[in-house]
Amino acid sequence: MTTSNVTIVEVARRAKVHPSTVSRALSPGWAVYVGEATRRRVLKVAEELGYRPNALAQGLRNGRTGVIGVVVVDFEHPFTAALLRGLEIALEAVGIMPLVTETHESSERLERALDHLLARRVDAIITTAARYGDAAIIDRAARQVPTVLAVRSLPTERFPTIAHDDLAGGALAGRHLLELGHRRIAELCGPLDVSSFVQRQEGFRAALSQGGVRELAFQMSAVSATLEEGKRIARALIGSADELPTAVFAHNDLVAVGAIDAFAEVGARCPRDVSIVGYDDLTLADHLVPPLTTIQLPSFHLGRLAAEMAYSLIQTPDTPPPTVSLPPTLVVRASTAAPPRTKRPSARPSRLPLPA
Amino acid sequence: MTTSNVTIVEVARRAKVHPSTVSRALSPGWAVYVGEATRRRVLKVAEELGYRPNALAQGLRNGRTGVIGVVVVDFEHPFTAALLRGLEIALEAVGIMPLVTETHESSERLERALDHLLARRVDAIITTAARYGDAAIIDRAARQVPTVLAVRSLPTERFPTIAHDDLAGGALAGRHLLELGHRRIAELCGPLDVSSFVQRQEGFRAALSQGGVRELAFQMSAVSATLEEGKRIARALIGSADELPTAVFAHNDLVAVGAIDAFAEVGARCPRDVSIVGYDDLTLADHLVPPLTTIQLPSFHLGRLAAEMAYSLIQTPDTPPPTVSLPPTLVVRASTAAPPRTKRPSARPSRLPLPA
DNA sequence: TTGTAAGCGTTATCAG
DNA sequence: CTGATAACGCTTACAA
Repeated sequence: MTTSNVTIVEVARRAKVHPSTVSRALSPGWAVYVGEATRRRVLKVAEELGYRPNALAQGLRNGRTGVIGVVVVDFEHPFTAALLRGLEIALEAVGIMPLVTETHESSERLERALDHLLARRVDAIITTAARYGDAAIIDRAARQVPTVLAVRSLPTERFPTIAHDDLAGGALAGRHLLELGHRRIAELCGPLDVSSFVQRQEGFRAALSQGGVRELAFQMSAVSATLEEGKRIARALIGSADELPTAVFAHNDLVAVGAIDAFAEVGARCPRDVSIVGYDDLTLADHLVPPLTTIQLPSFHLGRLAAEMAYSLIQTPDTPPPTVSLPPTLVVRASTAAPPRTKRPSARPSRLPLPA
Repeated sequence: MTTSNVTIVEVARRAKVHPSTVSRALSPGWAVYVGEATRRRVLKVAEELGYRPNALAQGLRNGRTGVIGVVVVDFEHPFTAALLRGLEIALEAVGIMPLVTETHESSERLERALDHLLARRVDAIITTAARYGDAAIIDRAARQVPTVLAVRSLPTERFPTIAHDDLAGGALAGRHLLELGHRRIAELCGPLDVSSFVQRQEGFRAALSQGGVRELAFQMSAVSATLEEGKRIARALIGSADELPTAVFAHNDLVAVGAIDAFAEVGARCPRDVSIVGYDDLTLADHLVPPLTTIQLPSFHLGRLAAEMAYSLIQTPDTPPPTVSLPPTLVVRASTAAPPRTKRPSARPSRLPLPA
């Protein structure tokens, strides 16, 4: 039960050598300086005793822990799992372990998370949780260890950054809707103190105005990426418009699904009356009613690259901060279609009999 | 950039006291033994210098790291996120940080994960990744630190365990199908070297036989919880049966959805021709076509309890291993219905015109 | 090729 | 109330 800690001293005693010899015998780089016979003896004893080096002591002594701190918003976020898998695979290859924490979008938690990671002397930090207000907090961490911004960037270029190209993603959504013939278009944004959403909006608007269209004025943005929140703000949109939009770009899939529900409540069916584009390409997005048109992100790849970036910064700390941006893909499914030919439904359309 | 590590010695120098005094001043329990004036001075200097205790050194010295190792199968698993959230909340309350790793169902990875965690001298381990073949590996860890089995148990009662009551879950599924009137019933199992699936099967079969029904013989089980795998084994089931079942219990939601697809391929629609029960109650399970009848699990709660169990084992290591089991809930939606009244469809039904 | 010794940053114990 | 000391487990100049 309670730790029966075999230390290097114990191994040394049993192998009748000095602890430093054990250390050398066990350390790949130095093993060559140890006599063949003693090395084998040490290895055997270590094996028998089930010796495992104490990573705390090693870290303390070496100034390197072999751990990279990773801060994510939420394990449930659509791309978190893929991103972490990419990270893991890349880090495992170089013998580094990720230490992952969540912020749930709270800056206070972010601060605590960074404190914890720094206290544990991680060799680098990768954060996907940056909001604009967090620059100072993150800067404090970056002063201590190499810190990579993944997924969410900050206005400054001080930090090494690797993100999805959300400008391009927003543009894909915008052009798709224009090409289908939509002109009354609205947007359901995520929090606008997060780079991802700012850029989705910017890219989307740019695409629309290239087509000579300006999106419906609507200020509210979704505070969380949930179905309920999507319903809530979509209802607000519906209530605020004189005339319903024929197309909506939602900044993530769950909000998109919530919006589909909200429109259904007032008798506007997707895609017949309203087209909806999501973002993230959730698992099963193709099995929803209707199958969701959405933007797919290379999150696994992003995770790998973020890990590689962090690792190379550990090796070479004083490098100008690189900025990488990964292109998304439009996945067209059945939640988007041409706008209704007939007179568009008014804000309060005649009550249609809806299926339960 | 590179760490400007302020140590306790530096703080001591600036506050003109001995390091041990700084240590006392900063440690809640011992601060009372420090003069009011010096204590304030130390705190001020520490604050100014941005001193953060080195958790490695503390861990080395104290023999406690304030870290609990958590091993999960996959961040993408339906209940992993909820479970981790529960864990986090409970651990945060007692100042402990979870260190989470994935196994992806590989025993080799499990072994490596446990090695890593032990090397980092975690105060306890919680694993949700146990397969029957892993007993020895896990036992090795349990010899070093308190180790809790969560979600997946092992045949032995040596380990403290907290799991969903999958026996009950399987029974809920079975009774539901019987009550709808089904008699030709099949099961799509998960890997049968995992307690969860063994128990789902056992509970399900027990319920059926109480109703005088024996499930269709079918050996194959899904190696992973994915839609593709669900399709694959459902196709095998369909191909192997003389007559199609009117109801299927899938051991998880993704396999259930895959099965729905596979049945659709041969013209058997869900729930008209075949009823399907899933397991896990995925996010958006209610928005699929058709909305999925499934078993819901209290994973958040399980996470909390697992954390509490681990914590109490840290405090009181030599306690008889407790076993806790949490009841699931049946969520009835539209993927289950009464069996078709008319002649059941044969293995190769007349080709129905399917919608694209 | 192996041993010696110092130190990474903390804190428990013992003196004063 | 505060200071000195030793030790947690490991690595690495340096010496032999």
